[in-house]
Amino acid sequence: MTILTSPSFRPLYDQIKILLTQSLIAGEWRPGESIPSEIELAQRYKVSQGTVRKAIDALAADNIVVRRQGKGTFVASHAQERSTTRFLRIAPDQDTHEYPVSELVGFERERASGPSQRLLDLRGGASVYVIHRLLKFHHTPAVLDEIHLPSALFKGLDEALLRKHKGSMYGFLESHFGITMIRAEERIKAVLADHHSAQLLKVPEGTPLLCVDRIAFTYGDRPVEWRRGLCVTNSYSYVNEVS
Amino acid sequence: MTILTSPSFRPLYDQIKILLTQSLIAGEWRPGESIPSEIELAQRYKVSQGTVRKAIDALAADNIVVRRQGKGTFVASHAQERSTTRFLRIAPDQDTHEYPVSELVGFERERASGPSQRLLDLRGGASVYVIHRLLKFHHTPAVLDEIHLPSALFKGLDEALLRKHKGSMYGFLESHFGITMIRAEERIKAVLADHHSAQLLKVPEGTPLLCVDRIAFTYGDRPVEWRRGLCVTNSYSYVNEVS
DNA sequence: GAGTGGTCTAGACCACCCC
DNA sequence: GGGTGGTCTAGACCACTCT
Repeated sequence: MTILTSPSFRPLYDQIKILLTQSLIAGEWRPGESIPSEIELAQRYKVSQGTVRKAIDALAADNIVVRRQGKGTFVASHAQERSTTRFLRIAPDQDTHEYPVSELVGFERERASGPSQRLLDLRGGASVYVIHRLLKFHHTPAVLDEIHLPSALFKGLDEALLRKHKGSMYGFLESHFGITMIRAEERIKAVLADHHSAQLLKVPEGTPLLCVDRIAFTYGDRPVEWRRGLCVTNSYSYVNEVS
Repeated sequence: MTILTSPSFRPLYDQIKILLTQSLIAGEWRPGESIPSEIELAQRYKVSQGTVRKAIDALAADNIVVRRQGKGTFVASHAQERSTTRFLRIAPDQDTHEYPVSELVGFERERASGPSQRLLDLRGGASVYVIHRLLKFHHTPAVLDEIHLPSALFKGLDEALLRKHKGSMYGFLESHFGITMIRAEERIKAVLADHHSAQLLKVPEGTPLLCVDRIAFTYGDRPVEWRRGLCVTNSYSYVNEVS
C-alpha cells in the first residue's frame, strides 16, 4: 500500500477507512458481527496495526462500528443495541425510566410527492411507503410520526410485517431489509396541532407542537428515510447537546 | 510520570488532559493564545510526544483547543473565531448568507429565582443579571433571548457596556470577564407567543414558537449561563445533526 | 493461555507555515 | 531552514474476555 503524493494528499488511514466502509456497504460484515482483528486487517492492507487502528477509531467516532476491549470490533447494530434512544431526542422531563412504545396508525403506498422526492433523491414517479405511527410514554401519546421510505429499497414491506414487529423501527429495517441508519439531519419548527393530529395526540386543537423533520442516511451518506414527527411538549422535551 | 495501576486504571494521556485543563482554568494560556508545542509539553510531563498528542486530540475533539498544522495549538476563542454560529442552531431556511444581528431590549439585576438558582447552581439570595435581547436576520426578528448570568462571575456588567459591544455575546463575555463557554445543554419545547413576546417578535399573539432552554458550561463543567430563547420558525429552523 | 483491543514509546519522515 | 502539527512504523507491554 503506497500513499498518494501531494497535491490532494490523503492519509493512509483515511483510504483504509474508505475501504472498510466499502466492505460494509458490500455486506462483507453484517450489523452485529465482528470485523477482522486489527492485526488481520493490517496484513490484508499491508500497513501497520497503528494505521488500521486509526481508521477504525474514525469509524467508531462515527458510530459505524463499536469497539469492545478483549472481544473485538463489531458493526454497529440497531437490532441488538438496547439504545432504542440513539436517534430519539425526545425525552420525558421527569425521568420516569419509562420505555417508549409505538403503535401503528396507518400505512400506505403512494407516489413520491414534492418533499419526499426531493429529500430522498428519487426520480419522478418513484413510489414510497408512508407509515403513520404514534409513540407513547406510559400510555400517553407523545409523538405522531409520518415515515417515508422509498419502496425500491424496502420491497415487501407491508402492514402485517410492521404490526408483527416489536422494538425500534430502525432495528426492524436493518434486520428485514439490510439497511442501517448511520446518521440523520433534523430541522425543527413550532406548529399548531390541526384537527387530525390533535385527536390522535389527545390534545386540544391549536396546541403548540414541535415539528421535527428528519432525513436519515445509510453508509455512503445515502438518504433513505424522510420522517416528520409532531411532538407534544408539555411533559417532554427535545434534548440536545451543543459544543 | 508513572501510570496508576489497576484497579481504577487511568491512562496517562487522560491524566495529562486533566493537567492541561487545570492550566486552562488557571489561565496559564488565554483564549486565542497558543499552548506550548507537543515536544515542550512532552518534556514538561516526562512522557512521549505521542501521549501528549493523544491528550491534545481529546481536547480538540471537545472544541476546547484548536490545532493548526505548521502553526501550533491554540486555546479556542469566541472572540476571534468568526464562527458566531457555533452555539446558534437557528438558521434561515433559504440560505441567505445573512449574519444575525442582535439588539438589546432590556437589562436588569435581580435575585436568582427558582429555575435560574437551580440551573446555575447558586445559593439562595445570589443575584443574577438578566439580559433581554432580540436577534434579527436581515432586520426581521427571529429570536427573543432572556439571558441569566450570575452577577458574582460578571462583576461590572452593565447596560452601557453591553450596548457598546458589537459581535457575539460569548465573545464579549470571554474578553471582558475571562469566562469561555465550552459546551451547552438545550431542551426545546413548543409554546405560544404571549402578548409581550409577540409584539417584540412582530408576530400575532398565539403564534407557535420554539422555546429553547440552554445551560452553558465553562471549563470543568461549571454552569455559568442560563438562557431561554423564543424563536419564530416560519422562515427559520433549529437544525441539528444526530448520530 | 491465547486472542483481542488499549496504552506508551522512540524514531523517521511529511505537510504546512513563517521567516 | 527551522518549527509546528500530522502520518506511519515497529515493538513492548497492559487490560479485558473467553476457554
